[in-house]
Amino acid sequence: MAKSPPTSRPKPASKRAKTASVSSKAPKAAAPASRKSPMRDQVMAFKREQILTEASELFYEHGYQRTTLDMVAQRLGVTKPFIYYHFKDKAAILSEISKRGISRGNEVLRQSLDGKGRAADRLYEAIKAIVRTILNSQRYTAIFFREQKNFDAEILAPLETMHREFDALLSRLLEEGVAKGEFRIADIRLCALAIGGMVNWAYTWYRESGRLSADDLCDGLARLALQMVGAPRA
Amino acid sequence: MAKSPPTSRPKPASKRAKTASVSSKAPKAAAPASRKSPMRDQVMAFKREQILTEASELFYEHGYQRTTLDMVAQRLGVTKPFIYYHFKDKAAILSEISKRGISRGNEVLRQSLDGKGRAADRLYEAIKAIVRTILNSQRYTAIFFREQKNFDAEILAPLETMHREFDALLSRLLEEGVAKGEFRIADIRLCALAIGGMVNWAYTWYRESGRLSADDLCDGLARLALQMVGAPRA
DNA sequence: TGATGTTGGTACCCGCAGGTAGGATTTCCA
DNA sequence: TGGAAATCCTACCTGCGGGTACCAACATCA
Repeated sequence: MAKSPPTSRPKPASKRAKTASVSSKAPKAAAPASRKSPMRDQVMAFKREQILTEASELFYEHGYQRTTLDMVAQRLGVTKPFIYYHFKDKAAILSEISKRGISRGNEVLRQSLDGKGRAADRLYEAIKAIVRTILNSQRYTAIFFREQKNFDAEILAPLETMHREFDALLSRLLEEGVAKGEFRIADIRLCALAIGGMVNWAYTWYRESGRLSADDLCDGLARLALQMVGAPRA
Repeated sequence: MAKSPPTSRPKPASKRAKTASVSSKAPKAAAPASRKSPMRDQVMAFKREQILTEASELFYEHGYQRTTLDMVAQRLGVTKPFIYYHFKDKAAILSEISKRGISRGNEVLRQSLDGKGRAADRLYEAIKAIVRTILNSQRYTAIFFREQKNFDAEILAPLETMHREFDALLSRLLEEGVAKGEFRIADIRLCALAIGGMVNWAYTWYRESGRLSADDLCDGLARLALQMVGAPRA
């Protein structure tokens, strides 16, 4: 894998009889579940991971539609059927990538909800953590938001649910802060959207080589969020 | 135009001799400048406008790549060459649409900079106006941000410049407020990005039929911006 | 009342990228 | 150690959609 010298496979050089025939559906494509050695699975998983990594880089760089699977294959030093062996089709790759773009933030947020202590502190920590994951998985986040219109219905639905959940969770945390008298918010739902925007937007402008360190950004945005809810941090 | 009954054009039904030949470059495509009647120009402009409107609707709905020019043509009740008569190619349409998505906000912001009075008031008015334009031209805004990766270099550059300008202008206004002692901001550039995110993000969630009216949204977001800069509005 | 320029429809071309057939190797187990 | 199953490459196929050649109709002015 990956840039290995020309994998010495004796080329058949057959000229193909162009007859078509109904053939069995191969190894079901997309994770044959397997029952065999655990090693097998790990290798499989690893390869899938490699594909996703390269694909996300290319999708991020050139956009989904402009990225061809041949490009992905070339980066990996393999060919298209390799990819099709591991994924049903191009959309499945996009789906997988996008799922990662959104799911992590929710986890972080859920933990903050469960936590104890002042709502302000939890909000601060939550935002910091969320920004952190956005910066870390910037490519996945960007793809998730940019390529919305390239999802087909069945994969779009769950992703949208997760996204809505994010706003809902954030709203709940804000609500708690208001109830406890820590926050002063005119419209909670709107405030949640505003915070979400401020935070998510980072995927558009963050650069590793930027003026501020990731730590500073996390802290800075978290403080701004606190200002927005009327609970500025010392 | 537009859903007219089958435009009765006698069909030639010729079977075409498939010979190719070098022909002159037609009416230069994309606004033949014209010198004739002023009426002519207005009609031309109107048609271009119609194309842009339908295209933006479809781009917004299905994404740029998934929208075919045949779809646009069909919506207008015309055919593809009609479009190609008015635009050089598909990218030119996207370019035009995107330009509108970003340029208006800058104008508004520039006016606020020039204005007199407290920085806080001007920021409030500026944000309100910007949100207003974002809501009004939601489709254009969405396309501008989503389709970044579908611009080719020469059109991307000016658009990026305009976008950067937005942040710069906003920063300047914030800076002024800090200088006057009205705002308390830890990091001006970051704060500008945060406000920009909060505001621009509206293109992702705004719905005309939503809970809040456009007016309320403009006011609400503007107030949140003031909270962020430490100058809450009574 | 033609000649000349505009306008856009018909019918087509063609390249690219998603996807597949089928077989050549290798791997895994009995 | 033989044979089934897994893996992935070579060589295709195919359709869709951007773009074009050509011409019919209309407008305009002389």
